[in-house]
Amino acid sequence: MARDTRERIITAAATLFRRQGYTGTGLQQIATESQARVGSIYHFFAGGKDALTVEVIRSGGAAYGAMVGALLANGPDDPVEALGAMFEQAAVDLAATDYADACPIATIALEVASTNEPLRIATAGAFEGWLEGLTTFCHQITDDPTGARDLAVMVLTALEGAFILTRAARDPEALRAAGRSVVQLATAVRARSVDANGAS
Amino acid sequence: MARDTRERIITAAATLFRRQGYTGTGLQQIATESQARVGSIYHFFAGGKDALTVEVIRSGGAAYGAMVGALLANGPDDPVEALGAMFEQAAVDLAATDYADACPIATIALEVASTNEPLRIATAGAFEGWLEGLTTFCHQITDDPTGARDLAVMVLTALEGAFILTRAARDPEALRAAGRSVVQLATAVRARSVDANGAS
DNA sequence: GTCTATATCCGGATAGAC
DNA sequence: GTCTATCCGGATATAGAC
Repeated sequence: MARDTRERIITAAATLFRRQGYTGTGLQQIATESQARVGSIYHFFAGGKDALTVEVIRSGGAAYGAMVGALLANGPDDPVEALGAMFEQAAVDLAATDYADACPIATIALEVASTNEPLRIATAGAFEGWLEGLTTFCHQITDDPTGARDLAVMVLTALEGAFILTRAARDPEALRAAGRSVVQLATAVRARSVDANGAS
Repeated sequence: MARDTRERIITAAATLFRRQGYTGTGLQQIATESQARVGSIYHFFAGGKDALTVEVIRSGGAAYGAMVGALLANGPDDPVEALGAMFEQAAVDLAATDYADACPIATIALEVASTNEPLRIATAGAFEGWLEGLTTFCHQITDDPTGARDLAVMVLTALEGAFILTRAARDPEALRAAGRSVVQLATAVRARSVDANGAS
């Protein structure tokens, strides 16, 4: 049960942070939602709310990165189409969760960027991990290392930005439009790469 | 002085919300920062914190939209280059403000999207206003109405997403990379449009 | 319009019994 | 490991003197 309680606390905190943000969520609420006591949170996370939040960012970041990686790996064979499918899946998922479950750390990242250095560093680490995974994937589209990284940055920034607009408007159209543009850009990047290497 | 106090309250609230978020900022702090009393906030905003926040979103959204519009209008004559210059300017500005002053309403938008319907609607209105302005601008790049709107969505989502990554990493590289990709995409969109209308 | 005082509640954090 | 009780500060909001 010990391990379970710790996991339940992390899961509850992750869900609440995603929907209400970091400052908007109290330890009391996390305890209630995870069927634990506030004392238990301090038992497992001696550093208090910040220590718990670092763990939420770390584990949530890893889980989300793995989920996106699996989605791209199991999607269409054509990597450009796989990117488009990912945006479509995000649009479907977000609408299905009443526009609540978008990026697990974006809200926290903006809240703490200028106010809490340890948490800011944790969010930066999660984003960098995702970028590395996406960059590897984008190497299937272009051989140019800088081009692959730039494309990966564009995929992630477009996704994060579209999450904001989609949640605000409660309309997945921004996510779909961003997906269309990413596909168009990736197509252009690939054409350029093929061109540079000589057409096949 | 009456009018001044109200303005000072809105300005202070906007600055604090941008750096600490909505739930992370208290009325006491807003009062201190604006050299007013908490009672004065309730005098001017009978609806309390939410009424003040709606006004912050409304006026801040209009001001930011006007600023971006002026930046694009006074930038390079080539509209595609103007978009690239806008991202570069954003990178410079963000670094100059210690990575604090990015989008005035993005943090609020994510915090309230699932928890406060009146504020969520206010943020959606601000984003939609910006999108309309950007779409008009993008008509200089493509005649296709859907294409112009899609490009506008991409510009805004890439900008918002890059703000998140840039603030988290305290490194403007994400904004620069997003700018490069937006320029590349806009170039491809324009080529397509020219192609459809017959090359000049 | 401005300012003080205060009501009520919730925040994070801690001590110690069990 | 779990649970209760509690400290202390800060949150939003209100009442009323000036």
